Amino acid sequence: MEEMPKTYDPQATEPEILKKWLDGGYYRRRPGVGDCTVTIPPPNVTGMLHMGHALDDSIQDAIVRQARMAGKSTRWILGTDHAGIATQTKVDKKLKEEGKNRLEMGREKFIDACWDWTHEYGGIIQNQIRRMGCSVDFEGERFTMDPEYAEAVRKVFCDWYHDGLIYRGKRIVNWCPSCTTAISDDEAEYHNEAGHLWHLRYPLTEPVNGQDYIVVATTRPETMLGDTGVAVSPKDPEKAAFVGKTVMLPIVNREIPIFEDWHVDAGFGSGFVKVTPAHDPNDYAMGEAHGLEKINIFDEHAVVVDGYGAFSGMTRDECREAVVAWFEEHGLLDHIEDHEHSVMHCYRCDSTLEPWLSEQWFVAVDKLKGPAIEAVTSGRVRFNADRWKQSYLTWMENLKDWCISRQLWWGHRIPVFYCEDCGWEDALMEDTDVCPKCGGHHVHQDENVLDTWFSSQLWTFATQGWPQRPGELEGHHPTTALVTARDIIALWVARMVMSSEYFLGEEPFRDVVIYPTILAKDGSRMSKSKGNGVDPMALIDKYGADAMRFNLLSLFTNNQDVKFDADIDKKTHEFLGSPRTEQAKAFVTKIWNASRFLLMNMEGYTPGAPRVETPADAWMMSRLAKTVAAVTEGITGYTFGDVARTIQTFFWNEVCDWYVEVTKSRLKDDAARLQAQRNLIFVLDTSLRLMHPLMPFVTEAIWDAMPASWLDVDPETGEARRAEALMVAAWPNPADYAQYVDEKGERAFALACAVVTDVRSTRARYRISPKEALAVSVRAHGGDAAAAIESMGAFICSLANVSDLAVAVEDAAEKPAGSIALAGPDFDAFVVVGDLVDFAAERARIEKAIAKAQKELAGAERTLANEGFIAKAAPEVVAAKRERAAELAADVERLTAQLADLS
RNA sequence: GGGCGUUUGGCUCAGGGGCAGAGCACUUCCUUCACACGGAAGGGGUCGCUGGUUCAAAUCCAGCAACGCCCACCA
Repeated sequence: MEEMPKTYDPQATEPEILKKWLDGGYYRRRPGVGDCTVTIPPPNVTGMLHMGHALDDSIQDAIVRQARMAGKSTRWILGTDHAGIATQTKVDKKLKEEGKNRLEMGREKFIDACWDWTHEYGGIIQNQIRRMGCSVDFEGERFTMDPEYAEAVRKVFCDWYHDGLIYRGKRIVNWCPSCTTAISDDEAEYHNEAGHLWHLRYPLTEPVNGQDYIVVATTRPETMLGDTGVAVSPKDPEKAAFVGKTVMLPIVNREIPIFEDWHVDAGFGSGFVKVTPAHDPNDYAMGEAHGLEKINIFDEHAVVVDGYGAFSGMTRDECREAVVAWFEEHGLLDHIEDHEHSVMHCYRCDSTLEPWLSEQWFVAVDKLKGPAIEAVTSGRVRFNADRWKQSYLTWMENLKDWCISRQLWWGHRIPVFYCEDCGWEDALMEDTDVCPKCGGHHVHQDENVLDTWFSSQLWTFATQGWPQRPGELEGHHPTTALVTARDIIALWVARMVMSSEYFLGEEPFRDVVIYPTILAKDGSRMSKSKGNGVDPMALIDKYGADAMRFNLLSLFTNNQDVKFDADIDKKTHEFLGSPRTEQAKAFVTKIWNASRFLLMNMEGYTPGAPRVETPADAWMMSRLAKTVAAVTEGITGYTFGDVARTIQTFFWNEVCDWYVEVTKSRLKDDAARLQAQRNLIFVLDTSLRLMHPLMPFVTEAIWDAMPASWLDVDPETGEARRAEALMVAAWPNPADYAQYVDEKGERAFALACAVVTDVRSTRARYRISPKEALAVSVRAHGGDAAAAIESMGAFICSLANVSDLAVAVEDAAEKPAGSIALAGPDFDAFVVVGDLVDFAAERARIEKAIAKAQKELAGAERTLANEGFIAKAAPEVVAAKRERAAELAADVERLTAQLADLS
């Protein structure tokens, strides 16, 4: 046996363990009974992992490691997402720093630059995941732009196109006139800006109630050139008279109708809204509803198109000034007020975005949403909290057709080909430059690429050989669990369900595990711009991967947000420390040290089964059995916060603080030593297995330090059957441990602990040095308690080793001279303190205890006197209350006697 | 505007109709041969507010307040 170093050094040990795992091939997809397949939500290749990923991956690794140990066939698939717009933006930025420009380079070279980027950052992400200890199959790494994946994406597009689920249509997009591309809603940046609300007069074609004009309020007067209607609120009685009338639009002299629409807020502006369907999303919706013409007044550079006289050729800003000037000149400018409103800007060049009508591709969701709703309502797909199910269903029910085209270069190009000669158009699995209809050579492919979510919706099956090798999915789809953040339930989770139901006729995963969002210490969202984010690698550097993982998992409660307590230097944004991760590291150290102690005391050890020989063993084995059950249930039920707490309390407070301490004396006793060693090793071994999925490194390192011949010994042959690594060792089966559950044994031990604690308390109260021995005798109150105390005698004496008690446990009929009495549950303990007794202090203590007991007793008696309680409360609750009241009454009596004794 | 969440000791948070909990911090004691990243003993809370349901409410319901997150919108 190698000597374990005195302190555990994660920085030195973790790489060694990692090497062992990787060399051993343990990460590979493993055969087994039952299945656990998890696909890692693909991080964007745009940079480093953040805290959300670190939590996400810690959860998945815990799930996968437990399943692997439990003998299931595990497959954890790693991959990254090309993240169209996000990556393109990053690459654009990088090129700009190099003095280059996408438009000058051309599409092909730009895509090459994106691939370079992908390879560089994909590698970084892979290394980070490896460092966290995640046992993914690194050899099967996937990328959403791999050739096979691309084929899957193309097939989905073509199938939906031919099945009539994909169509082309006009839609308002956020158009950047300077980059000449559409920007998705998600990537547009909103800024609040001080602007104006211009109140313009539109002349009525015939007077209404003596009025010959109405006033519309607008923040964008230049768009009035494209107005095709005026809307009022249906809830605005004052405007009812105007509905159905028309106004003559100034400048362009177009007669446009006044109508009612729910979009209009009667209380805002003038109550009349000018409607420009081609240049505003709401106006577009109103235009659709009321059959209005959509007039595009801007070209792709946001310059006014021909046909508007002097206004044609003006930019948006010039046009705005000119329009306002025109209205003023003609006496139609009613008034101007200041108005702050939010304006969308291009994330790249910061230009003001123009809502612009353009041709886009859509997925019709009507046929897809039904099965996707059913998958969740039927329970085939489960969420780990009902509220996420609700938000999924709400989103699904309000789902509108999905715009899947993006005016980008980096991504899956839409596989639709057009013939310029004969007008043929089709979606094809193979590129073509010849028209299959007319044989012409003027064929071109659609310039748009697909929304990133269009490709990631296939993640659970396109990563597993679909459509090329359908057999590969066998037994691994539906996947076991999808672990992800709640903000992509709609964007990703829902779409995965839709596509999987459509193409495979089954759900993509059985469980959706939504974990809390990790916020900064002050409760705000971590973001790059605020510089309040924490790099998980900085945490690993400082505390080790196990500490980071354990702390993150302990934060996984059923709350929707959690604050991460990291201190960050406000100026340099440098990571300074995280107290909770530090505590987690202390726990890792504790595990190491306890194990080290046990291994130092194993001289003469030979393998053998555990056996309950002492009350402490009975208690420990019972606690162990319950912990095995709780941890197994917790990991498979995804309640990781509970699991972390259960494990820490068990190992630290029960194993270390009591069991190991109590067992020390048996290690010194030749007759008892071997069985004590066997029991300790059994408890340690089981504990290591239970803790492994959460803290893989330290547990594996300790396992490594234990000789192979110690564990998993075949009772028949005496041969060791130990697995070569803890990560592939057998998971403790709760059924095998159930035999050790012993409620009576647990109560008996708790009783003995109470005696010990009372004695220690006395020592502290009288400031009796630990060096000074104390004589203690105990009087049990009959029955079980007497038996417990009697059997506990040796145990309590054994504590003399650690707490210098000279204990005589006997049926003390008389209170020993010079002693003080301690009342515990079912016993009196007498501690001989001689002339150290401070009568005043002792009296005060007992009086306080009496007061407390009496207060609770009074409450209990009040409850018992309540007829309603007796009649309606559950019988066992009533019985428990009666018992408690009796106990309290006895306590009061005993304490009162003690008080009398003192005087 | 809609949805969701949170409010429990100084701090961070569990719990979830029947005795108010943990860790950290704090106080006292202990460097005894696993661990001071440790051990032992303590102090500290009207469970956000107001009502309701119930024999019984920190817990369930309603309303309110504060904080936060998500989604939508801002003519």
